Amino acid sequence: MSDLCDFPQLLGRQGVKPTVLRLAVLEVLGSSPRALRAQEILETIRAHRRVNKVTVYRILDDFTRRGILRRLALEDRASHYELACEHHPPHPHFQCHHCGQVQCLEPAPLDRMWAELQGPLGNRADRIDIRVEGVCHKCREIS
Amino acid sequence: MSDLCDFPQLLGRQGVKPTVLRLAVLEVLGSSPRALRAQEILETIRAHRRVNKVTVYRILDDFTRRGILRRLALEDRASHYELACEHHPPHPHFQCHHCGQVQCLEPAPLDRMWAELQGPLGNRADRIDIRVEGVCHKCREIS
DNA sequence: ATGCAGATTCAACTGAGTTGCAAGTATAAT
DNA sequence: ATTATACTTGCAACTCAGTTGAATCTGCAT
Ligand SMILES: [Mn+2]
Ligand SMILES: [Mn+2]
Ligand SMILES: [Zn+2]
Ligand SMILES: [Zn+2]
Repeated sequence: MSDLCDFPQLLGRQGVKPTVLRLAVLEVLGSSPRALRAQEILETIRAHRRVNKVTVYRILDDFTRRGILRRLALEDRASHYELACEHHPPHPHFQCHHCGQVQCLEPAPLDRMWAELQGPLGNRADRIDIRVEGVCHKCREIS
Repeated sequence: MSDLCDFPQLLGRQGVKPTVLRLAVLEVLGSSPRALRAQEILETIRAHRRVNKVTVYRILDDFTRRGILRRLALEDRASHYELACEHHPPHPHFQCHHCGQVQCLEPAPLDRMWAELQGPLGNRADRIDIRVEGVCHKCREIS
């Protein structure tokens, strides 16, 4: 969703070389309004250049471990990825179980919910993922 | 988590024959304190009888579509399953990213959160999934 | 030019789940 | 009891989304 970030600089701060493919992954995600599957990222890059899928998987994995990307576990078997920079704070997602579309929801309520969940345990919470499942407005019109 | 349900009756209400394997799946899940992977269910049943994995996957799939079970999409690639009967209302889950353990959290805050998420859309929400990721108390002690 | 580390590729593999069809089993007619 | 029918289970082969290890390539420093 909108590339406001300076990707070469972002990689520089992480001590990672801004290679063509690493930048390509970030640019594809930066210009997408929604989270993407590895497969979609691969195909988008391949419209312009030659890439091996292993390279893309390794970049996605590395970036996720570094916190540059977030990996979303949705109902599909394939993970979805999105930028995790300051312009895209963590937020809930909506997935239509009719067309499969994934939408990003507003980040607002997350902090409040975090507090409500701390529960009875000695566990340490690092991250909270909220996924709403239902039927999107487009699919509602059709049926 | 505790088998308070009459499984044969439960299946009867759904118009499904209470076969040995279908009951076995429900009993394994009914006596587990946590959500289980298909693989774990399969192995537990195999301690007592002969089963093909396809049968277990088909039963899990059928039960999930009927609303007898809930399928949880966690960080792992494998789905987890839990009973969805009246004794186990929907609730958030905690997953330790050190040992992978999945814990069920208290169901209380769900309704409140549901309201807060309705957002700017014409979407219809059918279900909300909350997953907290962190380090469980056991893994915290160790490290 | 040469050497080296990191980046990319290739082929082969894994693990979770799916598919189509054959075989088994229960129930219902005859 | 015998057959017909539907439903359930099993088997083999397949798909899909990654993962692994080793080989090559590339940019950069000496
Ligand atoms: Mn998002
Ligand atoms: Mn649970
Ligand atoms: Zn839709
Ligand atoms: Zn743990």
